[in-house]
Amino acid sequence: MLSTALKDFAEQQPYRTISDTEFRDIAASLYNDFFVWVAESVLDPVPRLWAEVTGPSALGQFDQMIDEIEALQDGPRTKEHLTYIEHKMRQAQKFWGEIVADCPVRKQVTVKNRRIFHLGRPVDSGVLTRFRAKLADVLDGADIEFVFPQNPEKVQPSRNQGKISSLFPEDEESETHKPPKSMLTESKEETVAPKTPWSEWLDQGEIEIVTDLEGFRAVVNEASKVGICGLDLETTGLDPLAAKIRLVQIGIPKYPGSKRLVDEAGKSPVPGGSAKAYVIDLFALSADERKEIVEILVALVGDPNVIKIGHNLSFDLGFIRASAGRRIPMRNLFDTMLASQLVWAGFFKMEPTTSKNSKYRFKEVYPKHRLSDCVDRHLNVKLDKTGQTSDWSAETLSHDQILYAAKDVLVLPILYEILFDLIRRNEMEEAARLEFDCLPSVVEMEITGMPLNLTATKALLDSLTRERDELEIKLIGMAESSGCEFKTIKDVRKGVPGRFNPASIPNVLEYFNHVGHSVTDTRDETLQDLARAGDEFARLLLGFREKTKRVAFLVSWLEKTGDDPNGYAHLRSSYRQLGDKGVGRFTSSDVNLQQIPRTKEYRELFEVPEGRCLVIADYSAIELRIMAWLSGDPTMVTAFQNRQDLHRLTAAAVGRKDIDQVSKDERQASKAINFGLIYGCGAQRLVDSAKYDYGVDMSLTEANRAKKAFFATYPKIEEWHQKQRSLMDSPVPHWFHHHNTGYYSVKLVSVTIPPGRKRVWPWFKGKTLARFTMLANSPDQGIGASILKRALIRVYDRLLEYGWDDVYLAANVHDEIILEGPMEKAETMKEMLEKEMVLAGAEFIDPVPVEVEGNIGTSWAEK
DNA sequence: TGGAGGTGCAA
DNA sequence: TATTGCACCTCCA
Repeated sequence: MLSTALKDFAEQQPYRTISDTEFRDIAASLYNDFFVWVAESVLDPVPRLWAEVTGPSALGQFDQMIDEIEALQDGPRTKEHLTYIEHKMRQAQKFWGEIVADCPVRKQVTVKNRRIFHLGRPVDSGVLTRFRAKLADVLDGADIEFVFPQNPEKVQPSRNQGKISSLFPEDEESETHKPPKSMLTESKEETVAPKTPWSEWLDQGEIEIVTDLEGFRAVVNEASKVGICGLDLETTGLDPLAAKIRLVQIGIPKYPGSKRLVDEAGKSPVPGGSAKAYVIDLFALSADERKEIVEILVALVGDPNVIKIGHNLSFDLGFIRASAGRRIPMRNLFDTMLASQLVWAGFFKMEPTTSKNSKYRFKEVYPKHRLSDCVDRHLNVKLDKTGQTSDWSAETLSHDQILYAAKDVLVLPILYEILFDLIRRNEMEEAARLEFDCLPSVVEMEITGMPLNLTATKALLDSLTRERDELEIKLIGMAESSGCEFKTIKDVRKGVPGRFNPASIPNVLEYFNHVGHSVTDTRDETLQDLARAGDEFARLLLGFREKTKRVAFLVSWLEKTGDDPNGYAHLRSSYRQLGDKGVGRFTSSDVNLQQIPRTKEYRELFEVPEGRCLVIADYSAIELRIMAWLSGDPTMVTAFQNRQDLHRLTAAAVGRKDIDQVSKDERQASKAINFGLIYGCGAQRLVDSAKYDYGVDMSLTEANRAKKAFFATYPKIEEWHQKQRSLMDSPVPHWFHHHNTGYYSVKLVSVTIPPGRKRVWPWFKGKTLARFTMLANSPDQGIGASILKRALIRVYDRLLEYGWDDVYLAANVHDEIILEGPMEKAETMKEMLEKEMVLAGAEFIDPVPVEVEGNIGTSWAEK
């Protein structure tokens, strides 16, 4: 099991001394294999629980062995030490083998809500009772049942003795279904997906091609009668403003008497249930008919009595809205992608990397949420992905294309049931509602984008490029005339071979070391220190870095918008409502509107043409207000209610002086303290942040004192921190689903973020991967996200209600919402935006007041 | 060509 | 033990 690297090495040259590199290579390989083994086998909780009952000391001994092995990495760089490490690893594996062998559980079966454990030998009843209690603790909500062997003597140890079905069944599945390597390389196609209950169910699903308007109306009528349908589009491209809708697919479930398609355990189809897919090809219709189809879809999307299930609905809704050419109501949506992201709640696995650096040996791997991933995970059905990328603008579509399109929509009602069950079991209904209701705003922001002055952007790009080039020449000159011989210059840049490259970190480090600065990194703060000490190269390099970065920004913006004769365009972005970590903040990408440099130079490029305006509103100190609400600290709550400046208040408390006596520096330092507390940071980090983010020098002693004073002033915050810290010791059940096991719950460290979003952390090497800082920060950031989402929903509703078709939701940046509209409406827009944002905040953190600052301007710089 | 590593932008 | 996330650049297999 362990790597053969060491053996090979020993046989080759037993007496050769080992270089550091060789040592690291061999050790890395050993450790990699070892920790993969740890991750795979030690994670299984059942033998652990058994050991806890029958011999906790053995378990402690084992954990200690693992710790020791980890520590051995820092030992001497000798062959003997490597041999010793490997010996220790074998010992630990053997030891674990004994623990596993001692555990009587031979098989685990899940039937509905029952977990049946097949035992390989008789077990003392007292021990069994305690074991049951342990299991019950972990497998919350399951009935635990033990099955004893008929003839204990004859019971053969199972082939996988000791390898009990994992709590995370998808791991096993992916192992068993992984084809041998040769299959992957030799036969690229023709790997026939295995027949499974759900794939057969799908194959029996009916598909009807609809060819006229009346037929399509009938389909939508049927959907309204049933009250639920799957909705999917195939389009000729990804951009709703440039591409066209080709196919519309609607999937309608046919329920058996039980009103369910999936059985209660979540494992198999209920007999008698089925679904029918209707497909209509818009290219086979006249322009007028297509318009009519779009209007029928608009009515369907806006019908509050019909649930529309879709995967990544913002895509389909974007096309429907763009085709309709106006803002439309969208009600009763269920997005299976968002649902999947919600129920996985930030869960991840640790997987080994190829990295030799011990710090990066494992990386976090998050579940994917494409339709094919979800269907594979929950239904054991392999969806062909070629359908998605096939040519949807061809004159006639192939039979297969239609079939794939239909399957996508047949699968939706099943996924809906399973994911909805998970949402219910995890009590996340409100959170799901919030996400689904937010879809219309997301669609609008993606279609609208931020106005950009192209002429000004090009001008700035020109001057920045010039400045960057000048700096680059100066830096190359300085480096090459320094007499330093660069060993790290390898590649060719801009067609000039072998020049010093100021963007290359190794090059820069070589230069600095040559001129006598012993630096090991080239981070901003390091360069600033050098620059302050009078190093011209460092000063210029800082400028070069900044210009390079910003040139890249501007280039990407101009590429994205293309040219426009008016000199203005809209820079559009993609939004994700939910990130991997389960906190709930929006992310923006392609281009990222949430990372525009906060300087006038760049923000004023986002300018509106004559007659239009931007209304920009942001929440003031929202995360601190949320912290006040979370902790209920009376001093802080009162301060906000009295509209006091919290940074000054903190500064006064820390400096033991009157609030009027607080100096500017002290207020800056307090900002570092107040923000630091939101993240639960330590004193050293406080010192660094005060220096680099707020330009204030603070000693470590001062930082410690400040922390103490802070918690003395706001005692409830310290209490709340303790409460969050204690979550580490009280894991709670979280429900998952997999086609193998159906629904199953795992006890995990978890936080709940109003209105019910969850974030959970997996176990690794017997410990939770949750950290105090994350437990302290997630609810704060998460509530901020919830407030913003509620605000977006409210604003969209008002825009619809008022019929303001010339006002658009343009963007959001975590605590900021931007509207674009006609200048005449500026004041009303601002009033509406501020009001809705305040009301959204109050929904979550009343009685802590929420303040919103709105600004009217012609560019983003005016705020 | 893609992952890893480093860096920096925003909230 | 300061959080979240995206993007660009270089280096290397």
